[in-house]
Amino acid sequence: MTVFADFRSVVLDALAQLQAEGRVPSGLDTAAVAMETPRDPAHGDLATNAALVLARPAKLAPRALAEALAEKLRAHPQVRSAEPAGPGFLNLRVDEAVWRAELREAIDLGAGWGRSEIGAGKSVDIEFVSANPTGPLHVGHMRGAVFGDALANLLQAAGWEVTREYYINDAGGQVDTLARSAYLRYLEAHDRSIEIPEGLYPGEYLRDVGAALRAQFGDRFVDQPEEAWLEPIRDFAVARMMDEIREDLAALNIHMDLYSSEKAIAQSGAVEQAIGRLEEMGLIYRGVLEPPKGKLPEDWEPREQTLFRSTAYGDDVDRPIRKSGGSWTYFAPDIAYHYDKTQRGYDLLVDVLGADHGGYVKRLKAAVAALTEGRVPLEARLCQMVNLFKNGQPYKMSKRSGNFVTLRDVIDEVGPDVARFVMLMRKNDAQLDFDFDKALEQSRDNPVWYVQYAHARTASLARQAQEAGFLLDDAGLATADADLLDHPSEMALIRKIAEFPRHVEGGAQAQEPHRIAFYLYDLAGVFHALWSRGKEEEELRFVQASDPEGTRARLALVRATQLTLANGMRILGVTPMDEMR
RNA sequence: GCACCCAUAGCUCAGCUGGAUAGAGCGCUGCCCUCCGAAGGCAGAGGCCAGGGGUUCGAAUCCCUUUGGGUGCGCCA
Repeated sequence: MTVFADFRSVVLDALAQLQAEGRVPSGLDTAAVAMETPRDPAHGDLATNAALVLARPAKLAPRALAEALAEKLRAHPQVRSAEPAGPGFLNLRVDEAVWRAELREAIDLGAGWGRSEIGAGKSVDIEFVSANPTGPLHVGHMRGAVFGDALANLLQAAGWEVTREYYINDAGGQVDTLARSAYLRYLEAHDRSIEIPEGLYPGEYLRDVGAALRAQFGDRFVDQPEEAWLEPIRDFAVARMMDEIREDLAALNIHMDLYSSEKAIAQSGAVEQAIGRLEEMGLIYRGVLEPPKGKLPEDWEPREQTLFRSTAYGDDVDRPIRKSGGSWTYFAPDIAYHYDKTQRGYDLLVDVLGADHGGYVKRLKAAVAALTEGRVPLEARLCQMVNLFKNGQPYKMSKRSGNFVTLRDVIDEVGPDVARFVMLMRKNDAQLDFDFDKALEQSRDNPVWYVQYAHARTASLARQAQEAGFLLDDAGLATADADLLDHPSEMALIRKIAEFPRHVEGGAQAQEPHRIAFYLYDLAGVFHALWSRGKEEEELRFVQASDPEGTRARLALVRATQLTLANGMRILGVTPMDEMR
């Protein structure tokens, strides 16, 4: 329970009293009643819109309802003042002890501080990265990887049961292309001179694969027809690429719970089964699509094909599921794969996709809606492009060129923590500029650094206090007399800490991990401000030998700050540091 | 032509799912270290929330529309 939730229910109790007295009609929907922090602290600690949202259904004037509520609220022992304001807001000032109690709460809960149960144990499957196993991960993948993992952490912190899943596209034409490209490198490893034709992957990273192929197969496939080597080489190369991808993810501290294989799904007959179901529903038919308006592809001609009637579920056009040769398009196994996910009993499916797959979302949702009759919600979270900058110059990437900036390049340069934090300082649906120079800068302009620095300062204070002879176990700190913390700067920090659980809930509900990053930046700012004040105002210095009781209280505040920073960073997947180096 | 995303201070971006006088950092202006907590802190200036309509007690936020950018658009995955 947060302070906000507590006082929201206090307001609802007051409402119930008014209803019992017949002053307010009963049966009002209170879902829209919110308790929030007023933007202007002069307005109080808490503000509710209760009177504004209830006035109309209650057929009362907002101000009058607010006044009636205020009258009841004033009787509450922890409410110091309750004043209607503006169009019908109700501003509350509560006993400062209410806020200070949150410090003890934080220290008692430790790593569990900030956790919420709004997820109520519901299960969610988050599919992310799912890059083709044809090469190392690049920066675009990195954003999806970081976002997906942080979202998973966030939902976990909010009480969801989370599965992290990676879908391996190990069945389509691209892995054949990979095999052919790897075969050339295999020949190269046998000292043949090779030329990489247009359409194959030129990347240097395949040299290692060629050497490994030689070590594995000797010269068995040299001068052999494609039928002889395509499959074994493909399987080998895909496995190699997936190992590399797993390593890339591990370097970012990401560990999937589940890797699902397109090939395995295709071989299990699940595709026929899923499409068969759609067929029974009358959603599969032979037909000719309208050409797109505007500029036509040069070789456009009307063509009859096998289509899924996705327009019946909100898509813009029906989608082909078979190629003219009779084999499935990419979409068909993907339908089967998503059908499989819906049958595993999750309460929610989330797909984290790159913006270039935006056009794919409607048909996926259509397929899932059709197959489950709308029972399993699928949400797509799109991550927009990442633009890299270095020395003020844009840094371009393009996967097939064989000359692209890999995830590993970035991590080698800035480390996983910085990379993750920067990726999470922007909401997922806005484009992101990643500036190497700024990421490594040591100033307030670099949020990563600023937040880490705040955490390091809390650790440094702990060390200092210990040297001065203070005991720092959490059990002891939790009993410190928090009432000694009465300076406005201290109260500001306490209030900021108390907000943390609220941001976890809000962020989880909106599926927006970046909110945690911004909250931490804010929290760090309030903490740094207090620290600096200690320079001018002696009584604000955390460790004061002449004031052991006050020092204990301040150390409790520092500890709560540290826990909040650390727990928040853990949601983002960033390691809290005890020292800056 | 259509779909999805974006547009907020000079710059980079938040804005708690519709609330009060729209916030932060950088940059700019002015303060704060002869010694202990200045890789920082305090204060100030800076806005027609891209334009126009609508919804309502109330809009940066929701709907329509125009403009400008990004991503896609029948057998690539």
